Amino acid sequence: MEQVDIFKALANKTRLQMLEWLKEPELNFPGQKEAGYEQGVCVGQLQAKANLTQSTVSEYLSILQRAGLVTATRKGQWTYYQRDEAAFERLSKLISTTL
Amino acid sequence: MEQVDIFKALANKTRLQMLEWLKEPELNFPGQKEAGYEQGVCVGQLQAKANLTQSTVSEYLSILQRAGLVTATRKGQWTYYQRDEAAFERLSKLISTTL
DNA sequence: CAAATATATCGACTTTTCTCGATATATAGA
DNA sequence: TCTATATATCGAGAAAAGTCGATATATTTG
Repeated sequence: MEQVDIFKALANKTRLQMLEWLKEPELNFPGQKEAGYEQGVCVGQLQAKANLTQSTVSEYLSILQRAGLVTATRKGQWTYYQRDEAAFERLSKLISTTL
Repeated sequence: MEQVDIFKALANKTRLQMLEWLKEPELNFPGQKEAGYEQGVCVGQLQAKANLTQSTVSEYLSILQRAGLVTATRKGQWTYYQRDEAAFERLSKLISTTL
């Protein structure tokens, strides 16, 4: 994945919002309390908040994952997504230095 | 202009490259020596390097300008574009904090 | 194994972006 | 003022992204 693909992944309002939601899972996804938040948030919870179809949300998460901004963890029938904070730090540094 | 428009402006390989070129004008645009580099680089110089039509390069620069990443200065028949380094710093901070 | 649930993938259609050539506008100089 | 040059804008066609519904795949549970 190249730099430009990271920016393409970020060039969408809904995907930006999903990333912001994932910053505070407990706050933004109270419906997932029993499963915990260590692995991240499952697709269904994100879909409910995003107000888009399941297929679109799944596709968006896949785009964010391919860009390296989130990681996915399969746990039973659920896939949990969480931010890769190190990736954001790298991107931040890249913008203030290389770019 | 919203955050997402900044990322849209960055979501293009040629535009990213133009921004990198503009980091070192003297090095990347030796053809403009007589005009100096204080105001930035003119459209024609960027077009020659980008290998795209004049209209496309003009449009791309306009996109970068609307996103606040570059500033334009008209000087005679030329328009000089230069990076707004403060904007990149703000973006860098935004990514490491808010986003 | 069958049914139920969660997620992923596929195909199609719509909207946006890319990119060009043609043309308009602005400025400089004869 | 006429011409040349630089840049901006317009209109159009091609390519990419957005978005959906339908379907496929995985996993759990009866």
